[in-house]
Amino acid sequence: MSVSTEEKPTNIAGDRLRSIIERVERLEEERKALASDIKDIFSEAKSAGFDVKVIRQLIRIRKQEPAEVEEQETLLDVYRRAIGM
Amino acid sequence: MSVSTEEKPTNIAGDRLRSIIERVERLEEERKALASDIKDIFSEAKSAGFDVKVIRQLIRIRKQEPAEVEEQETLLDVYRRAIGM
Amino acid sequence: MSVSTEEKPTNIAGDRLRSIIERVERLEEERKALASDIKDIFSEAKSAGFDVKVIRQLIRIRKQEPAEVEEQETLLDVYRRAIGM
Amino acid sequence: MSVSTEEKPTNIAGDRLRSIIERVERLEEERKALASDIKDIFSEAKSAGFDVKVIRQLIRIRKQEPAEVEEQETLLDVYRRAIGM
DNA sequence: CTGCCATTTTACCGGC
DNA sequence: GCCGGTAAAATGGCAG
Repeated sequence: MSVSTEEKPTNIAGDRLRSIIERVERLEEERKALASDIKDIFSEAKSAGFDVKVIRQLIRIRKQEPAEVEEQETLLDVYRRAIGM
Repeated sequence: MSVSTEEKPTNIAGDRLRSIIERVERLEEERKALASDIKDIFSEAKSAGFDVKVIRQLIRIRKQEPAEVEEQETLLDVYRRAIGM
Repeated sequence: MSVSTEEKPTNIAGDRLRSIIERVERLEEERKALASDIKDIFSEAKSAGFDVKVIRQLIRIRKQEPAEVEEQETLLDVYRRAIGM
Repeated sequence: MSVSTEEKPTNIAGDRLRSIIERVERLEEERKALASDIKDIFSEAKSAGFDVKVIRQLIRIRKQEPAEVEEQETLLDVYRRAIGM
C-alpha cells in the first residue's frame, strides 16, 4: 500500500470526482446567471409595454424555422437512401 | 404620417423589439454553449469510469437544502410503510 | 380511538395510496403493450422492405402539421390581445 | 408502363404503407389516452394530499430489481464519502 | 458498446 | 401563494 508523508492518503478518484462536480456546478451557476439576465430583459420588455408572451413565441418560431428546413433536408436524404440513392 | 429628417422613418418600437429579441437569442446561445460544456465534463467522467447518473444525483442533493432531502426520504419511507413495502 | 374487531387497523390512506399505485401500474402495463404492438408493426414494415426511419418521420410530420396550424392561430390570438383586441 | 384492366392502378406498396401508418397512429392515440388517464390519477392523488413526486419515485422503485436499488444507493454513498460529504 | 432518439421527469413561468 | 401548463433536462431503449 502506498503511503505519503501527509496524514491523509490522497484519494485520487475522490479528487477527480470533486473536480468534476465542482466544474459542473460552476458551469450551472453561469447558466443560471444567463437565465436571470434573460428574465431581466423580459421584465424590461414588459415595462416598455411589450407582450412578453408574444415575444417568446416569436423567438420560438425563429428557432423552429431553421430546424424545419433542416428536417426537410433530412427527410429528403432518407428518402434517397430508401430508394437506393 | 410623421416624417423625420432622416430617410427611413425610425420605427422605435420595432427597433426596440428587435433589440430585445436579439439580446435574448444571444444569451440563449451562451446558455447552450455552457450546456455543451457540461455534457463534455460528464463524458469525461464516464470515460474515467464514474457512474454519471449517480454524479447527477449527488449534484442534485448538494443543491437541495438538507432539510428538504431529509423530508423527501422520510416521506418515501412513510409511503412505503403505508403500502406495506 | 376507534377499534375494529379485526386485528389490523384499516389504514385508509394506505389503502388509497395502494389503489393509486396499482391503477397507475395497470395503465402503464397497457401503455407498454401498445408500445410493443407499435414496435411489431414497424418490424413488419421493415420485413416488407420499408425504411422504418422514413415512416417514423412521415408520422411525425403528419402530427406536426395540425399542431403548426394551431400554433399560428394561437399566435394570431395573442397578437390580437396584444393590440387590445 | 404496366397497365391493369382496372381503372386505377393498385399501388400495393402505397396501400401497405398507408395501412402501416394508420395502424401506428391509431395505437398512438390509444397510448395518449392512457397517458391522460394516468395523469388524471395523479391529479386525484394530489387532491387527496399525496406528494405526486414521491409516488412516482415509489413506482419506479417497485419496478426495479431490489439488487439494483441497493447498488445505486451504495454507489451514492461511496461517492459521498469520496468527496467527503 | 456507443451514440441517437423517444419518453419521462423536473423546473420554470405566467395566471388566478 | 398555488396551480396549471409549457419548455428543458434526464433517463431509458434501440439501431448501427
